[in-house]
Amino acid sequence: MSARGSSVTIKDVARRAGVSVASVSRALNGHESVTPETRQRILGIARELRYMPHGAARSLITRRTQTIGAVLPDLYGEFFSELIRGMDLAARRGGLHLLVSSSHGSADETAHALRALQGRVDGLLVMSPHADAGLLADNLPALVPTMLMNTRVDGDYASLNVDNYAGAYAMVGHLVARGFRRIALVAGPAQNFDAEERRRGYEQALRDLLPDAVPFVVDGDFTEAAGDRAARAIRESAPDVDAIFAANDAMAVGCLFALNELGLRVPRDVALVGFDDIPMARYTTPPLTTVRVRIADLGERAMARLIARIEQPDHADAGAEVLACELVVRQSCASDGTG
Amino acid sequence: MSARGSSVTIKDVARRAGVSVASVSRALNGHESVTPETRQRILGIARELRYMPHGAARSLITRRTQTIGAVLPDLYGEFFSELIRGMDLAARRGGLHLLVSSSHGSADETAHALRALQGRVDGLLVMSPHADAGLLADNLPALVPTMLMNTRVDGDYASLNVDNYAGAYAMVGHLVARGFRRIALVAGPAQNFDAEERRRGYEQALRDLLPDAVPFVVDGDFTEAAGDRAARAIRESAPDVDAIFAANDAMAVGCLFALNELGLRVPRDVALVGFDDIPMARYTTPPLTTVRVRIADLGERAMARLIARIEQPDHADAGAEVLACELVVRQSCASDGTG
DNA sequence: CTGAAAGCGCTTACAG
DNA sequence: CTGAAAGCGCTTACAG
Repeated sequence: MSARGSSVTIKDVARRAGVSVASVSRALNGHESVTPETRQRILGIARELRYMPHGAARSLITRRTQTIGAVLPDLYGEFFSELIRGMDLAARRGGLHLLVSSSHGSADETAHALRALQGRVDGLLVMSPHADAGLLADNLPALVPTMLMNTRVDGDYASLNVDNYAGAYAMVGHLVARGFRRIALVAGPAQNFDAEERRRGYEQALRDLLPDAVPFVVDGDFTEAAGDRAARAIRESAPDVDAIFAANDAMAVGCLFALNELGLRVPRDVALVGFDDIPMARYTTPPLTTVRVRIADLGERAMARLIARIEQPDHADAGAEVLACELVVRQSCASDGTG
Repeated sequence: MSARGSSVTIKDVARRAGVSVASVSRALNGHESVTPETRQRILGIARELRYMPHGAARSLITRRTQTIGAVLPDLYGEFFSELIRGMDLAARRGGLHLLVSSSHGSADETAHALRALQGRVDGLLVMSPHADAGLLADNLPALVPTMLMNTRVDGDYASLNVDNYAGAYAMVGHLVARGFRRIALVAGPAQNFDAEERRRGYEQALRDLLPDAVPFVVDGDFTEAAGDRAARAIRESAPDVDAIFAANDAMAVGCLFALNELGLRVPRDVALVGFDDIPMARYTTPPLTTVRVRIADLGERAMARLIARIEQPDHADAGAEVLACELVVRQSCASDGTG
C-alpha cells in the first residue's frame, strides 16, 4: 500500500506470514505440501496485500508466458473482428492472454512481428495470406508452437485453411444453376492466398460449367470502396453482366451500394453474391447470398489446436486442416428476380 | 541452430564473440561505450545465431514489458474493430505490443482481466462502460499508468470520453429542424455509460426542442438483431413515429433491414439515424445519417496519451478529455422524403 | 511440511 | 572500453 515505488513481491508476503518465499509460492500455486492453516494464512495475507505474482519473473523460470501471439494481415473490418473474437474466446477458456499484431499486408512487418514476439508468447497464430514460404522459414521462431491460418504452406506446418477454392466453385455452380450466364468476379488483392484460391475456384467452375463463357475479373482489395468502384466499372464496361461475385462480403457491400446508386435493383437487374458471411451479410437489403466461413469458429478452432499442441507437444498434430465452407442462399441472387 | 531445447541466450553470443555478456548487452542496446569493431562483431554473431533477447528476462530487470493491455467490454462488430485498429497503430508507432482482453460486458470479468494483466503490461487502456467506480478502485493496479475510455469516472483518472450527450442532443436537434416530430430512440444496453449518455441527450433535446413530445424509448443492446426487433416493435405499437434514432449504427443497420422487410422506405416513410459512423454507415442504402465518433482516432489518441504518461510520468496529465462528435448528414433522414 | 539455495536471462552500477 | 558481480522476482529440486 505504499504510495510509490515497487509493488508488493513474494518476499513481502513471506515476511508478513512468517514463512519462506518457497512456502508462499507453494501455497499460491496450490501445491499439496502446505498445511491448510498455513495456506489459509498465506492466501489471506496475499489478498490483503493485493499481491499479484510478477508475470515476467514467473515466465523466466517456468518458461511459459501464458500468452498467445496472433499475427494478422490487417485489423480492418468485420472479418478480423470476428476472427479475434473467436481467438479470444478459446484463449480465455485456456486462461491465456492474446497479443495481437497487424502486419498491414506487408511481408517486412510480418517478419518483424514474428521476431519481436519471440520470447513473449507460448505460441503463435499466423495469418499471412501474402507471405511466401521463405519468409516463414526465415522468421518463425523454431521453438515456438505455431499454427498457420489461410497461408500458403509448403513446409510441414500445422495449419488451418478455409476451403476457398471449393467455396468459390460452389458459388459459381449455384449461380449457373440459377440461370446466370455472364458472371463477373471482383477479385481480392494480388498475391493474397485467399484471393487467389477464390479466383481459381471461379475460373475452374466457369471452365467446367460454362465452357463458352469468358472469365471476367475486376481488381479489388477486399474493401467496401473497392467493391463500389468495381461495380461501377463492370456496369460501364459490361452491362450484360447478370451476376457479380465479390470475393468477400465487404466488397459485396460496396457493390450493392454502387448498384443502388446506379439505379439498379438487386437481384432483379443484377445478382450479387459475396464470400465470408460476415455478420452484416444478413442485414443488407436484399440479404446477401454468400459463402459462410464461420469466421469466429475459425479463430477459435485455430487457437484450440494451438493450445493442444502447446500442452501436449508429443501428440503434436502438425496436420493441414481444411475448413469446409457452406453456401448461404439469401435474396441477393434469386434467379432472374423471381425470388 | 540446435534442433531441440533451449534457444540461444546472451551467453551463447558472448562466448562466440569472446566477450562478456555485459558487452553483448551494451552492443545490442546501442550503448556508446563499445568499440565499433566489437559492436560489429557482436551484432554479426547475434544475427548469425538468430539471437533474440528473452522478453521476460529483460522485463524483470528493466521493469518494462513493452506491452499495453486493452480491456474492452466486447470484441464484436465494427466499432471494436476500428478501436483496436487505432490502438494498434499508435502502439506500433511506439514500438509496443497490444494485449487485448474482452470482459464480455461483465464486471467480474473486467475485474479479473485487470488483475491478470498486472505485471504483464506497462500501461492499461480500459473501456468499461458498465463498470462502477468501486470496481475500478478495487482492481486497477495502483502503479500501472491507466487511461479510461468511455467509462463513468469519479476519481481523478486520466480519461478519454466521447461526447455522447452532445452528439445525441445535436442529432435530435437536426431531426427537429428537418421537421420530424415523433422521434423514437432505440436505446443501448441498460447500465451502459455510453448508452445512458446518448439517451440523456435525446431526452433533454426533446424537452428543450419539442416540449409537447413524449419521449419514446425502445430497449436495445447495440446489436443488429436488437435494431431489427426494435424497428418492428416501433411500427407495431406506434406507426406514427416519423424518425427512428438508433443509439448506435449496428442497431440502425438492423432497423433499416426490418423497415425494408416491412415494405417501408427510408427516408420516405420513416427517417433513420444512428451513432458512431462505423465504416459501413456510408455503404447502406440509403447511406446513414449518424454521429461521427472517429473510432480509430479515439483508440489512437487514448494509446498516444497513455504512452506519453508512461514515458513522462512527471508531466502526467490526468485530465478528463472529451472528444467532440460531429453530425454526418447522409440520405437516411432527408426531411419528409424530399431529399 | 518447510526452508536455504540455485538459477532462469537479462541489465547496470562499480571497478579497473 | 570492458568484465565480474549483483540482483530483478519468481520456482523447484534438494535436504531435513
